[in-house]
Amino acid sequence: MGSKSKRITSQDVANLAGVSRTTVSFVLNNVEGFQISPETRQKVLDAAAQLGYVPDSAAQTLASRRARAIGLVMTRSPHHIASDSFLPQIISGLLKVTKTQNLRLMIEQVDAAHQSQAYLELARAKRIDGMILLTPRMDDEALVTLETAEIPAVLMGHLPGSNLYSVDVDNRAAAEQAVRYLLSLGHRRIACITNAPASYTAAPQRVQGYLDALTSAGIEPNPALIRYADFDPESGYERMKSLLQGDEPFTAVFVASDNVAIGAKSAIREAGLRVPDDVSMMGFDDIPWSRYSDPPLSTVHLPAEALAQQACVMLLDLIQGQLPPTKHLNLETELIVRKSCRALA
Amino acid sequence: MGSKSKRITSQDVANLAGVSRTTVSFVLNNVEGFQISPETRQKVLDAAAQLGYVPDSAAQTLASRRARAIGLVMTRSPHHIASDSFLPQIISGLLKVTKTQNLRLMIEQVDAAHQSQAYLELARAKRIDGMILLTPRMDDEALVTLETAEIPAVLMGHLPGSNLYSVDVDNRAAAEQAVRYLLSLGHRRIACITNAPASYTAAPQRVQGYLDALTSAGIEPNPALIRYADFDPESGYERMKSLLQGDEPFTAVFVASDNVAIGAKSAIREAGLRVPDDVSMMGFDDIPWSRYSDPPLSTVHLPAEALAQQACVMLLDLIQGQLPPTKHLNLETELIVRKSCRALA
DNA sequence: GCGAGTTACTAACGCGCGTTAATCATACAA
DNA sequence: TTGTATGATTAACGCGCGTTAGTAACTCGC
Repeated sequence: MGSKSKRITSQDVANLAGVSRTTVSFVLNNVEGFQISPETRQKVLDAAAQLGYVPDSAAQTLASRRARAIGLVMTRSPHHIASDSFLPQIISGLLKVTKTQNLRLMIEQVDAAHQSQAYLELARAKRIDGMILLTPRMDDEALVTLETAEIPAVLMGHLPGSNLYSVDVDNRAAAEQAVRYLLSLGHRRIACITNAPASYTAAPQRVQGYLDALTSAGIEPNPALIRYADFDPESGYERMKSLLQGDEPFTAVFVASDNVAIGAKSAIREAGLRVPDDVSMMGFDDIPWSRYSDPPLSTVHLPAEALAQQACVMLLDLIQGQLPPTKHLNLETELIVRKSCRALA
Repeated sequence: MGSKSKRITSQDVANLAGVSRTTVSFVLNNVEGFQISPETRQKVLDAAAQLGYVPDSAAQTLASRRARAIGLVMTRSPHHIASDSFLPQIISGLLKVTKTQNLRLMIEQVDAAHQSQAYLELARAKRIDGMILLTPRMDDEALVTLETAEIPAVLMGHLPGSNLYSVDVDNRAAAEQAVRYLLSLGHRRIACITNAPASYTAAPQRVQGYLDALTSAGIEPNPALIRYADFDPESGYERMKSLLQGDEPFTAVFVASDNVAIGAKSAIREAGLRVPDDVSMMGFDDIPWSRYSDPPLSTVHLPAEALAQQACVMLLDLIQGQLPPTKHLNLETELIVRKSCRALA
């Protein structure tokens, strides 16, 4: 029984229903402005159901100039993607939105080296209608490419001087709030480990918040207490070891990424010290692990899933040719006090 | 200067190069069996580069019947996706392979309720050439649909009685090894918390390994010491509380998922007990967090990224019409001894 | 009985590309 | 010259669909 399994096209549906292909298209797409009698409509729907007709998306895209898909593009290396503790939340947020709009989600990883080229190809290949850029670190060329390429795009994160739509939190203010909390507990010598290298904009922003908090408390920031980590726990472990081996004493540390904090805490333990007894620790991000760590990590809640959803909503606006209400949307963060910081006597 | 920005088609390239569209196609696709003079070839390449030509993927797909994309389909709810600690590794693994093959990766989430329908639509819409199914829990109908739908598919995980290609680890043997390790330390009363509900095949398999280890050590398994968790730390926290409140004493626990173990450990701590002093804990999966937890968690290493890569390689074979060397590929696990288990006096 | 309007539908083109079958030019042997 | 092999290129069709411009039939007012 060599079922030849011919592809079922809208022509087949038309034949079975005894109408034209055009009518089938009108009915299945609910095209307004054309009158179809209820009986005809039903005949078409029945025929389509009976044949199990599913439109060919390539043909649809080609004819309509719409891919009905968006892309999540990441400039990070596969290694960093593997240890990105936010990715699941972001994907979950995007899926929630795309699902309701019957859109598809594509994941793209582009090498930082040829991102400019890559953005152009993504735009021109027309496989996606728009894209969401994750924690980008872009050179000027790539930025210009992206802005002139006529493809809707929304940034998750912020890029100074960029004209692109974006969704983010106020990293500086949130970091300042976190460090102020440490100050309020009486800490004066506060170290800082960033979430990422300085070229990723969120890192310097969070450092700025740290500096601002210190300065406005009348404390001279000490550069020897600052380290730049690289996303993963491993780097947190290294930077904390470096801090502990340094000459500058500190009673608290602000780690601008919970994921990095995981490693940092491990280094503290390894040095025979304890959190919060010997070192108070303040995180940032509030990844799912934080509330279950020992001790539960005080941190700043980053609404990752909501950010993704908002970015997606903005992108859909852009795709449909509407201007989103705001160009740079900032969501609220929240200080989460758990048990990793103690008050100084 | 209202740059109209007409789409650049292969016709434009042909015109500029002074050849036909066919020749352009032959050159750009490196079609063999047709002779193109080196000068013509160069002219075409130059013209394409000068215009910044990028083929329209929808048109390519329509004409060639190949989408040059694969799908990662997950049957889990968005909520579970958000807390899936493996997703980044899996995506990273898939991206590594798709990147080298110039394929795209789509993420699909299908509701368990209408998965059968969903698989069919994915297959028929032809937006992807094949799919990778993540930790599926399928009813028979969906399985049949999938096997008869003529779309290449590879399972990550195992489904008893399924004819689909799959990639997995030997969950039973790995769990048995983990529990044997606890037994070797002198533990006799060993509790078990699963990674997932029983309907996800890996869960009962790991429980079976746990039971086998006990039985072959001459210990009668105690059903009152077994709990079924639900992927996330929260569920681990609940199940451990339930165990601690039960009447059955235990000196060790085998938690068949590090992610669940995060929550379980938190419950132990909350009860005023300590790992490993009061309760030894053995995990499963070896997520990035495990080696940095306090104490570092002994566990079974699951090669998630390698699994994804292998699944992808098998899928590519299937798409190209070649039969992969084995139908059910099993990768090796490894017992990772850290510091969460202590020997009983 | 006749144009004007309305309702219900369809013919036919184009989206941009891959690919087959055919064409044209050239060379070379008989 | 004629025929044949072969090297280089192209005309033309089809993939499956969205969509515009158009047609046919059927009212309705006068």
